[in-house]
Amino acid sequence: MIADLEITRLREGGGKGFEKVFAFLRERLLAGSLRPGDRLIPERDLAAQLGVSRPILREALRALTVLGVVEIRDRVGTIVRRPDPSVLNDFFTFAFAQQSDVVDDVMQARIAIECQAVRLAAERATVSDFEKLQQALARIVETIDDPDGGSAADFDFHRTVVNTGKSETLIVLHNSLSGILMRSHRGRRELLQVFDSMKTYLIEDHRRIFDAIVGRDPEHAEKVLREHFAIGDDFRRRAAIGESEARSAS
Amino acid sequence: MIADLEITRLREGGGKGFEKVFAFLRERLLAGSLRPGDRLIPERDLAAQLGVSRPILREALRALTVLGVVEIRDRVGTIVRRPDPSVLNDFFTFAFAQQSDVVDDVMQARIAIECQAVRLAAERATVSDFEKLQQALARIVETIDDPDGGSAADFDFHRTVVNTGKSETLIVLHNSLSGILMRSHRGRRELLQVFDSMKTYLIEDHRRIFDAIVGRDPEHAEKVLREHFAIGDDFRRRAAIGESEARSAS
DNA sequence: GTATGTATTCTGGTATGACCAAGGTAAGAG
DNA sequence: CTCTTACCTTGGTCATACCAGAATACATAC
Repeated sequence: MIADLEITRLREGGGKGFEKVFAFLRERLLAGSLRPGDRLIPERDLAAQLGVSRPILREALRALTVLGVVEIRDRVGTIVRRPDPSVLNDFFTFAFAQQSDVVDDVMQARIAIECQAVRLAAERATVSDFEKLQQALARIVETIDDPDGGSAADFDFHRTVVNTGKSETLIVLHNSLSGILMRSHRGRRELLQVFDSMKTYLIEDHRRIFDAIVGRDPEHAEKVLREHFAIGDDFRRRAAIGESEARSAS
Repeated sequence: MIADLEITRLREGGGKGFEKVFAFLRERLLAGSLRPGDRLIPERDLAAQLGVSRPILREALRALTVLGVVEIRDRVGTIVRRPDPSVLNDFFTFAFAQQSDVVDDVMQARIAIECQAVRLAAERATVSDFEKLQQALARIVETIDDPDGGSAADFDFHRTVVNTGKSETLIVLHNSLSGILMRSHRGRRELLQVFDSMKTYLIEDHRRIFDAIVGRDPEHAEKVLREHFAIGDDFRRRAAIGESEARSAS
């Protein structure tokens, strides 16, 4: 599986050092002459063929690594991978790290993704999916009094719904966005204690989403999910108000 | 503006070499102790403080560069940048270079983004936005007989709609996804000639979307947009059938 | 002939030290 | 005080060397 890169004169005009190497590999990757599963020739040889030193080559390989295009396996070699969506996670994390006020904005994207996914889920779900969803639903009920586990179960249910939609792109995006939301707003569920009515809302809403999917009703599924988000937002709003009132009263 | 990284003992447990450095910088970036505009200390010093060699440090720096987090300026220094969404474009390009059959799947994500954005657009649009939308709509009408310009105008209208939603996240995602769709499926509009009825469909649909936004009706806006996508999909399907029939007849 | 254990080779991971070119800056000339 | 210039800084790159573990070949034992 050694991919011998048939270096064809490697035009000198293409930038210096790193840029040259990176552009070369990038082109090979995009053109398809390097395919997932291929193993590159050893760093030393490749560096020699490309006319650069090993550190420079490694910079380029490392750059491709963070893009998820290749994988450098210690004492094995560099192999081409199918781009791993998890790098999106990295990027989004960086991109939205600075401004924490964008959480609400990211939430808009999550709503977008889930609402589309739930439609697809209602159309594409298999019996196996139904079971998974039911299990996820059961976990929500079980952990309703456990803030930590409850949050996980909630997240898991939504993730299962998106998976049921069977759209790779939606799944990838949802994972990335969820990561951001969990990191920057972890414990948003902790205000569960405040409103006891929230418990029934949580259970009932998710059950209605499940029912809509089982009922093969995309339209209704999205409607319920959207309401679910809206109500959750409302709860958070009221909690925030209550919190600030509590603070000002103390 | 020099960011002196007050290395605090840098716990040794965090992986070896590159991983350690990358994790360290990542943490600083995410925590906010390194902010956009800051300039890192020179590579030599930083490498020394981190206890790694310069090549290794440069690997980490280069990795952050491809993520758009920092910028290495020749003979000036390494400065922290606000992550550039264009990195997403790069990634998606890699990710979907191999399998071109994922276009339909990416389309699902685009629909998701736009349907959410059009809701927000209906709520948040300003008079200025109305004008921009109207101009975009006018361009669609003007270029209805021009395949090239028409495609651009179509895309531009949708982009304007998403912008009107004023969600940074949705805008970024939409841009990236649009890039993929344009690259891998450019000229999907070329089948315009086939169905003359498509012209009226194009104009009328976009006008209805515009009206719904102006009418501040998120629900209806999404409904119309969704139908717009569905009909477009149907057109493409029929065109594909007609094309294959034409081929088999020849 | 097969299986097992060992030695050699290959490969990535890292460190050192050095050289170059050009941006920045401060000392020196006017 | 202004302007020029030499120096120092800083990224960009290279060459070499050593390490540790995976991969492989080989020799030995059964």
